[in-house]
Amino acid sequence: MARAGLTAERVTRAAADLADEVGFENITLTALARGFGVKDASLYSHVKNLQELRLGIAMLAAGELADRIGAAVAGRAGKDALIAFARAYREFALERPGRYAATQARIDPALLATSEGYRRNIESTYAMLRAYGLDEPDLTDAGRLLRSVFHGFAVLEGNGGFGHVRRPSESFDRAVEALHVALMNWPD
Amino acid sequence: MARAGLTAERVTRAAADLADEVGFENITLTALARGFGVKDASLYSHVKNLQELRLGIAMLAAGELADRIGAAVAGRAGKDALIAFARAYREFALERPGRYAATQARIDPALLATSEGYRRNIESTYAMLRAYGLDEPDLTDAGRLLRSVFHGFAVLEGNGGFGHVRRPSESFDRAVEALHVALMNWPD
DNA sequence: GCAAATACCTAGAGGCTCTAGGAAGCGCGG
DNA sequence: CCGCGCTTCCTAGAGCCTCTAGGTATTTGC
Repeated sequence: MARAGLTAERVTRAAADLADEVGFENITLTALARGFGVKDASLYSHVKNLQELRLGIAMLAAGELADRIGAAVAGRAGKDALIAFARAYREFALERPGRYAATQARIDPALLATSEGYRRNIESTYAMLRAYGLDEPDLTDAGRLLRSVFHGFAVLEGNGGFGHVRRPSESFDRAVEALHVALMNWPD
Repeated sequence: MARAGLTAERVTRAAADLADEVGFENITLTALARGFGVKDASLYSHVKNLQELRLGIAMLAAGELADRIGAAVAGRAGKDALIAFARAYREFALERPGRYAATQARIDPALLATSEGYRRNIESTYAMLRAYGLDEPDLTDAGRLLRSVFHGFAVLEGNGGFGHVRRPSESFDRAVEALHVALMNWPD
């Protein structure tokens, strides 16, 4: 019978698409196999287990997010860079919810350190913050604040947690403005 | 044979405890039943299904969180109130991770509006922000920012996302300081 | 064109949710 | 104090999931 032509990468990519459709924690090897017209057991030749598949999605997604942010920030500085960074981040989270959720999954720190995508994301944050004249430990503190705001907003918006009539995109832009103010007047 | 004496409330409370132990999305009716020395099918007399049980945990947890925040903020105003609010929030998320995760689960907005706990949490946020002299739509925007920061920080810290040596509690206090600055100089 | 590598299969164990229907403990009125 | 009915808890089982073991078929590389 004809083969589906599976590889670890094609499986991971399809899993990421599936995650965007049904949610990161709802992906299933059985459903994924169905999409390929294949039995679920067959996928275990390409992927160790569900846990590892999720890890693969996370790595893939982190790289894609880093690409987007990199492209958005390129050639910008200061407040412009902050706004571009923030919008690119939010857009990714909204457009690719499954992939985005994957990037936030709990991951073994040792593995995380070796990940290209994750490293690049941290790099670009720090580069942006240094432009505000911050040094350690303020750099770490401000970086954590930024990640908290962006991630928190993405989660709350994604969960439909903003019931109000006020458009989330407007609130988001204001939040970024407020962050800019906070970064310009970083407390000591 | 002796009965376990189950009620909807005891089941929900035990489920919340289980969630704090194993994680909100890892709770299982089978495991919960095991804890009571009972078969999983028996729980369906008290709880409609897993989804409803999760909802019950969320309602319970939202009330508990509101209690803590209410107690922490009582008698304080301005920056003091902000700090007390933030710390109470973070402590709850750290001490009761399963319950906290439950409060952030996607919930039917109609049901959410009827929930005592959720309503009280929103109330206390708005009360705090009005003390900064904010009005709509700034009130909504600032509220969303606060929730984003607190939730984002809780998630990232809970996931072990802060690999750095810098203590999260210090970063958190600085973040709250920065928020205070942003609220005092809210952009228009 | 043959051997090795690999893509895919069947079979099956074990865990989970949830339904249907039955039996055992409990409280109540007589 | 005794049976009646409600509630609690049970067994049985269907359906979906993960993952292992071992087999067959298709490609690829020499």
